[in-house]
Amino acid sequence: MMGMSLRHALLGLLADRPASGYDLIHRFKESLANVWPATQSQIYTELTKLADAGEITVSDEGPRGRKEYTITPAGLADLRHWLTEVAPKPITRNETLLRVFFLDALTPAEAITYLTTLESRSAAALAELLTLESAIDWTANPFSTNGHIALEWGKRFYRMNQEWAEWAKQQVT
Amino acid sequence: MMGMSLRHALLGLLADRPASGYDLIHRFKESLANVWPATQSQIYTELTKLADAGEITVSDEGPRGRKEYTITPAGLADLRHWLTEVAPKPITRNETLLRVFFLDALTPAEAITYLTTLESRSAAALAELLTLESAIDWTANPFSTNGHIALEWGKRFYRMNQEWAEWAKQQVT
DNA sequence: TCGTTCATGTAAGACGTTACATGATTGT
DNA sequence: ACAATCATGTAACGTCTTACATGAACGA
Repeated sequence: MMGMSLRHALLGLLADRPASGYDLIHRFKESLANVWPATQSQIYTELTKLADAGEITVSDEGPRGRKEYTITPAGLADLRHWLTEVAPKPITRNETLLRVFFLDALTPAEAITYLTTLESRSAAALAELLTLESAIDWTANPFSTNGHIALEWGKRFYRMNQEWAEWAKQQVT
Repeated sequence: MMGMSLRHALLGLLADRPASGYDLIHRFKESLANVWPATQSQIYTELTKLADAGEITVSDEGPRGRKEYTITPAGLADLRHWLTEVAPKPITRNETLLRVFFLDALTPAEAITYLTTLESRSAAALAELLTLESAIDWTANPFSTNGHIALEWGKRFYRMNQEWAEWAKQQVT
């Protein structure tokens, strides 16, 4: 009972509208994949737990055993509590940066290669987000404003990374 | 056998110089805490595994059961392989950003409060890094160049976050 | 002598990943 | 008929956190 972010991610999606586990898997892929990836296995398991805890209920059953879940008042209260009262854990683990500490174990040329790779990967990731941004109709649904704010973070993040990697190369030289 | 970053973090520190588990716990706190936190429990467990795998050896034993570990050629080869051949996993899970997707479940005023809190927390974190930066003698040890490059990343990261949060508030309004 | 620091280890439980397993329904 | 998609679930394994447990050595 420490992390529980997946729990609240599911509540957040169900607060928008009811959905089945199968629906939620796809909604994760579409919108949350970049900030909180989750597997099929994890989602089904967590939905069962949430139903047991009374935060969601099976509101409808369809063909092929489909179960549609709806958020309960208790679930909504939990979501709102998490959003307003619980401080988000700052990001810590960063594999990319961890390696930077050990660049001494490489030759200067190898270190430069590492940083150059980071630079171009950031550039590629940024380009991908820009493509995504222009492909989406940002006026369509209520999620879109928030989704756009999150995407803007990504753009700034990759731009920052790219510039930093370029700067870092000069430090190593 | 998927993550293994702790394994390589330990190898990286031991590549600099031999150390005991106890030493490594403190070195983690000093230098790696912000990029790859590890607990006492985890470190001792992993050192035993690394010794069993032949990547490190007990090179000395001291009072109070102290065991000093030294990296082996096999361990160094593994470290270098990890640094040059294994692509670092990009950061994904971001609790702060996850919440942004669900800001609709709050009132506009509450959403603004959330973003304002992010902004001031980023500002505080940046100030802390700037203090740290001026307190350290960056010419002292070989780790310092790399440590400084990592710290610069942190500065840019928090600055970016702060500016983004400010921008995001205007979007919500 | 007595508190602090040094020093190592184990156990329980949450969370995450990968793989396995099954089957109904729909469209061609 | 057959393939693709819809749809849900379990098992094994690895990592991470928290807590428990123990004791030697040092300094005042």
